[in-house]
Amino acid sequence: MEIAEHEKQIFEKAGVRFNIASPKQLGEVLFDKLQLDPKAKKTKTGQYQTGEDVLLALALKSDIVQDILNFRQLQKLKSTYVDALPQLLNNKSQRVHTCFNQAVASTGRLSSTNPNLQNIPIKTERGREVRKAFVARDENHVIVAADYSQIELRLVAEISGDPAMREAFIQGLDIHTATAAKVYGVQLDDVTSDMRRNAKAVNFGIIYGQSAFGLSQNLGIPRREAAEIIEQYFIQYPGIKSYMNNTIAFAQENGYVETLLKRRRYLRDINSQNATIRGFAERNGINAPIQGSAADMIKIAMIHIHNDIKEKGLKGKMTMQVHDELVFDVPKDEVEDFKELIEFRMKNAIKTEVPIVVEIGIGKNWLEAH
DNA sequence: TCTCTCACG
DNA sequence: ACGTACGTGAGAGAC
Repeated sequence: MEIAEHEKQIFEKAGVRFNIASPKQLGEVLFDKLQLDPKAKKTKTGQYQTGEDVLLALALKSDIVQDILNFRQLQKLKSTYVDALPQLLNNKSQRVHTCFNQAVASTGRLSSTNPNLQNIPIKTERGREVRKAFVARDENHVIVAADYSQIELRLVAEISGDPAMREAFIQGLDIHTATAAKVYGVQLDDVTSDMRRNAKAVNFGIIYGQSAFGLSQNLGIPRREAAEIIEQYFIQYPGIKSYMNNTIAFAQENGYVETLLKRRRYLRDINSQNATIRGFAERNGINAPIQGSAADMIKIAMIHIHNDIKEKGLKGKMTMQVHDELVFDVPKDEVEDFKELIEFRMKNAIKTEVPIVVEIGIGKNWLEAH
């Protein structure tokens, strides 16, 4: 088996047998025995850090690193999904039935347990094989998957009112390309893939309150370059800068922030004397209205879709929610009805000035439906 | 039971 | 001088 092959390679290259799944043992092999990094960082409990980003930085020094990363990826897929999911099949239905928790996440998102169906793999080739296992109930049904496109950035544009970002969405531009053109001061047609990649990282980082340091780490660029990108970003999108300042000021005054539908997140540390602790509260404050408004929107859509299905006497079912996506199991002859009502309800859940875009796919399994 | 790591949005 | 990107859940190891 492939995992065993990587294990064998790792033992040969390390010159010692050990438990690769133990971060403690792995750290000692990499940094004490093999001395791959004399300045290796440790966790607060004194172990060496061996996370993916740390290992990737070591990849040039030893080819053991790639084996470890492959071993980790395959082990994760096997233990968390391939071995675990069949155990959770319900006897009667022969299906997995997740539990959606409505009062866990502090932003208003749902969470999912037993099993968690909100973290089914999609990013890697091997992971996508797992997603293929989620199939329609029979040959007469299909999976319908409906995704909000760039929902959090659209809500940043909506909530902040930033003219340039709103305009980009109104014109139907690719937001990362549009951002790259602005930040680098070039025409849309002259945006390179590197420029777009950097702009995409900034767009996401902004939603989380990322610093120049964080962006430089993420992109592997000098901190000064990251700082310049962020500076240009706020010059081009001044409304986003003021959203961030205004939101923090509101939180300092009121002790909470709120979403479009007035869901509150309280921030007890927003006025802390400790800059690190205060920083966490500030980033929570910037992010919560965005993430939480997206959660409000999809929840409203879910209620309307549920009512529509009932009123129209449709047989298809809404089966899953994954933060910006809804998944349905639908009889083939109801597909057109479903597509129409899903798109309408998702687009119009909350009245916005920024256009909301929904992408709908169909397939015999969840992967195909994307 | 806690820590580390990693799967997703 | 300091730490440095938000929200989750689960498996494995260590204690």
